[in-house]
Amino acid sequence: MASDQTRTSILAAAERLYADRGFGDVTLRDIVAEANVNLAAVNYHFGSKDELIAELFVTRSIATNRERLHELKTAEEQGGGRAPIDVILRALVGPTLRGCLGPQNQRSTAARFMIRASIESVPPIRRIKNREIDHLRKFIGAMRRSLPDRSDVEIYWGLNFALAMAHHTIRESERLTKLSEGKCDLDDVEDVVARVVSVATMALTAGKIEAKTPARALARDAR
Amino acid sequence: MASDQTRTSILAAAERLYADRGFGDVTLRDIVAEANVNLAAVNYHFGSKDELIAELFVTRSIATNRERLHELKTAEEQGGGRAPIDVILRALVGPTLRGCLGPQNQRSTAARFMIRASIESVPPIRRIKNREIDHLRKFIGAMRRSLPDRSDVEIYWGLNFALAMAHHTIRESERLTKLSEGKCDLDDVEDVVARVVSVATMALTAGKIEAKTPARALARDAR
DNA sequence: GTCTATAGAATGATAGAC
DNA sequence: GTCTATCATTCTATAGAC
Repeated sequence: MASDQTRTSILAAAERLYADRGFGDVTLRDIVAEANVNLAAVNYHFGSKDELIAELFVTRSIATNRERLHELKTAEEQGGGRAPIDVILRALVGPTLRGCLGPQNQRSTAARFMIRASIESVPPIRRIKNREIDHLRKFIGAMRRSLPDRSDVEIYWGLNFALAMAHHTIRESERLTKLSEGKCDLDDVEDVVARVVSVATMALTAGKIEAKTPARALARDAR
Repeated sequence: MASDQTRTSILAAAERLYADRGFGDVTLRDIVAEANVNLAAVNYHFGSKDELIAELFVTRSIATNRERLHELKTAEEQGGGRAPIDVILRALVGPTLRGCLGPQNQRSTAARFMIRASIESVPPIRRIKNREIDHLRKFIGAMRRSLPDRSDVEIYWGLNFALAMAHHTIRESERLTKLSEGKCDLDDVEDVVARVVSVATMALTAGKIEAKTPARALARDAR
């Protein structure tokens, strides 16, 4: 179909332009010029500029969320319905980090688009992210099963901090590279994943360990 | 001067409208209507819409950064040039969190504007944030003095994660409240500060303790 | 059903009178 | 320093060709 061709051209051109220049700088006219289609085609196929952006973002989000849930499910099955907390956290932040970081020149258009989306956060994208809560609840459930002694509040804060570290590192990767004069290697994705998972795991378990071994913990803290 | 009156009215009206409705939804015409001034006055006093936003953001940023540095300086003076790491981290994230969180109905226009700025991150604001590196280097210096045994890489990652947790919690405070069904109390600002500082401190010191007491750490990890 | 051409409404910016 | 009038650009919507 010619329809599908036009639609696909628009999506590809839009993703490329948004990835390179950001949402604020790219007009519909830029997109249709790049895609060699008519201006009205965008409205015909997507309804509006915002819905075009939403479609791009939803497509990529679904892929990432599917990966996350697959990793989570696999881990829980292997553990008989209960996965280690660090494996759960890895399933939560790994796909996103792997999708967005890595050597600059190897980054796909999709990856650069998702980085842009996490930096600029325009209204249509914010609306979609707000519907992500049900997805996160699945991780909350797994974390509860993994750490039955932890209170819900601690679980929620742990998840919040894990996502915080992952997303902020993506958002501010350029600034961290500049600040550290390249000493923080953001191309080494697995190292970044390990750091985020390690800190989030500590946040979720540290108090518990100390509570279980108060004397040793006190002794350790004293020196 | 009538000039100053007009200028001030525009700033106040713009901050209020942006805080309430976001950068994308507020036009210059909305602002001049709210401020009871002429449309051309914005351009005359600020040059462009972006420069108006920049002026608003810079004013608030400078105030926060001043607070941060004051807390940092005080802490280092009290410690004879070397402050405890948790006090340094508190100086880093405390002012921002205190400025943006707290009971919704008590939040000042300035606070709501800064939350909006951290959520939407429009181009003029991003440009200003990119110049914040020198400010952060002062904290890097203090952290190095506080933890002379830690490598630079660890220090940079620790600062990155501390900022990540603070900013993400502000950005996504609504989502965290909804996800946790109110169990995470974001109105209790000092509790939030304590949580962020605690996790960041662990991230910066945990490995060190284990390295110093490998046998005990291994034993603890095994059970 | 698919696409083009074109009109309409809204916005940021500016020139020039006062 | 202030204001009116106006411009260029943008997104959106629709009438009608294929």
